Amino acid sequence: MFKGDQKPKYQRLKEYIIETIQQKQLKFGDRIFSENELAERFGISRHTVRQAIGELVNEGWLYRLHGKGTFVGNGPYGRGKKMRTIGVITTYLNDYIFPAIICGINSVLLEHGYDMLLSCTYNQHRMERLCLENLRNHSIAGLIIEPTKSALPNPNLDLYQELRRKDVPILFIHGCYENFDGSYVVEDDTWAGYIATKHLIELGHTRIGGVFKKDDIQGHYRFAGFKKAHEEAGLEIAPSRVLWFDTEQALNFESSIMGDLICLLKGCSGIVCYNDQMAIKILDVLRGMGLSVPEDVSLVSFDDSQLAVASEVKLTTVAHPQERLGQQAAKALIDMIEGRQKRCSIKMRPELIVRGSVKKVSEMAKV
Amino acid sequence: MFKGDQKPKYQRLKEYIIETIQQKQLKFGDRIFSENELAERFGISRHTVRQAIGELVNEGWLYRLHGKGTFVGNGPYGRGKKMRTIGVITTYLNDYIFPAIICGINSVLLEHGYDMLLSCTYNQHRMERLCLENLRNHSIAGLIIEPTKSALPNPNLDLYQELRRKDVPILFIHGCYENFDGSYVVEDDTWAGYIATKHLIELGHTRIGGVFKKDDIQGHYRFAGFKKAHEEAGLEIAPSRVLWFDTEQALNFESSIMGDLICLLKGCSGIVCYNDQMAIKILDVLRGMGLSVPEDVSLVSFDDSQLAVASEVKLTTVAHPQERLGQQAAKALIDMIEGRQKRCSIKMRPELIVRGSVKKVSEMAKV
DNA sequence: AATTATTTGTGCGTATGTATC
DNA sequence: AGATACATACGCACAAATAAT
Repeated sequence: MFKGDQKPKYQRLKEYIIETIQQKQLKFGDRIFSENELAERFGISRHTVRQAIGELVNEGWLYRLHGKGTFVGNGPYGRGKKMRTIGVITTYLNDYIFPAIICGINSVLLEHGYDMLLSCTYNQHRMERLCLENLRNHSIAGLIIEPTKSALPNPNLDLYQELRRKDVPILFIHGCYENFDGSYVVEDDTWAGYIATKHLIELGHTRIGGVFKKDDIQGHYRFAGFKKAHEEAGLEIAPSRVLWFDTEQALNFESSIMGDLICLLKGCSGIVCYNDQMAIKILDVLRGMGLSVPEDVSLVSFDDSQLAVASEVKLTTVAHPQERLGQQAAKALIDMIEGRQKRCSIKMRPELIVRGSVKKVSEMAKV
Repeated sequence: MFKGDQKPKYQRLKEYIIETIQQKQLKFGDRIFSENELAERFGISRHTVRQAIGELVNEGWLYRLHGKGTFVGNGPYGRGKKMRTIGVITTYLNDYIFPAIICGINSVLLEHGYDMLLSCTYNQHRMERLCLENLRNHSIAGLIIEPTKSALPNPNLDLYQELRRKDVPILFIHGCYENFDGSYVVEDDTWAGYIATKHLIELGHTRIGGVFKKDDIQGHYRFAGFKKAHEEAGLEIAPSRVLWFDTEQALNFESSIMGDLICLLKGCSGIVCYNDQMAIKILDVLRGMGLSVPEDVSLVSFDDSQLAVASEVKLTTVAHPQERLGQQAAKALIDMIEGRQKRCSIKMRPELIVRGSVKKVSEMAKV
């Protein structure tokens, strides 16, 4: 006898069954031993076996069929009674392209009988931790997550590891962590930066400024494309023509970067701007300086959000896949959950939407 | 003996306990009878009592404290193990003010240890039904819902009734159904329409046009305010100066209402426009007609969304509480769930944000 | 078509352990 | 220390559903 055991017998049995499932000795839909068999095999009473199995059923590991047996999984087949739930975590909910992404995710999930448990991190690691901890209590079937401060090292990797141990598929969107090898669906931001910059170069611009966000990985990728386009064209990037800002500075815009920005705008004939939101603000600054777009300065931005067509000057912008990205992600995750796919690495190539904020450089200005 | 009983004894006991709780004979935190007492009282074995109580604990009705007793609620206090879930249903996810509302809801829920199960109806009754049916599988603690096509009769009232029978608090936001008496947190849209119109009247406008949405109740309320302001000032509303549009027409804008709109704009010195989104489109139309805002036409809109400051002309608009509305709703719902409040009827008064799209009528034009 | 074996579902009685007051 | 409460555990019996004989 094991009297030294602290754990109750039904607990030990539960753990044994879970291990067996995790080690794939028992797969989705397999029948496990009958209650009597387990009782005999482990030398415990049937009642005790029932307690263990009862809790596992409650936790979603097993399901019982009267007269037939006990099986691994959540229901007689897949979409049984229990609607399964997907966790979705983004940095923001109301920032301009996230609603579209979330909407894309939701539409696909609904169609396939999944529900969406949504939370957001406000781009803070502390909040990301809170969100992930909350999800522990929900037995989710999968997780779609947009990384928080993706350019920085992440302190919550332990929780990601825990989910992975539990065999919950994780899918990153709109960026991924460098030190966590996972599935992802992202925009090809380097390409986006490249075609935006190339567009300006092809129209004769040589003095091109760049405004990028430094604490999100997209900013760095878009800058990489910006750089690549310059190199291909044999152009130098003057350091004074590149401005980096972060989340906080984007909010209280005026004070902190206004000086640098005005300085930058004066020396350029074209600007590549991190996103539409920032571009709209730059439009106002230019207007204040008495410069007009695109006559005096050309402006290319990213994302093709609602804002891009809200101003008088319709912005030329690189279209973020937005809703399509959300849809792709949801489809891929469902494939992973239902075992049709093991990994997923999708880079979506964005396209340039030409509107009215860019103009060919006139011969005069060129000289 | 009740041999005719089809239901098992533990089921009957469960139902009895739930009823007792629902009838408030047992309140949050109260101790229920001990297992032995219940066994004796109902003439069943203690084991059977344990089965009933065990399931109720699992479903979140009760919690047990070793050596002390079994209590009503779902944890020693509040944030026990099981995080509770709130259902949130809106018409759209990416339309411009909903993200802010959802964000407000989310922030308060997170703070109080609730999670958010989100879905949207795309303003279709059929989808609303699907969403409500899905929620049945999730044992939600409460529901925040924005009515779908709130000006029309609703075919899904049976599902609302079902939730009410289950004692799940329901809170309507951003509108409510006329034939379902429930709690709500809404904007005072009549007031909003009133102050927007009054603003124009006070600046000397007499020929004021109105553009309203007909299939959402807000459109009708805002029109009511529009009318009230006219009546107070002793002005007539010319029928030719009021244009009604619906969801579909807002999407494929050009074809269907363009003619009427241009006609309307020609005859007015000021326009009251259903929301910022439509106002931005009207700005473009006016620009196409060679008219400028506010020099030729003044424009007041509603909601104070991101779009209101995205255009060159910053819109004078009635500020929708947006995020605050979401926060209020979440707070009220939590109060209802935790028994601190029974009903909730909040009308939030919006305020006029004066920007640059409105101008005083010049004496010349007046005459 | 009826029987039988197997498996889960419901229910009772009992015993011992352990936490709380 | 004792009373009371929940926690774990064993054994038994019968009902109901299922599948194979």
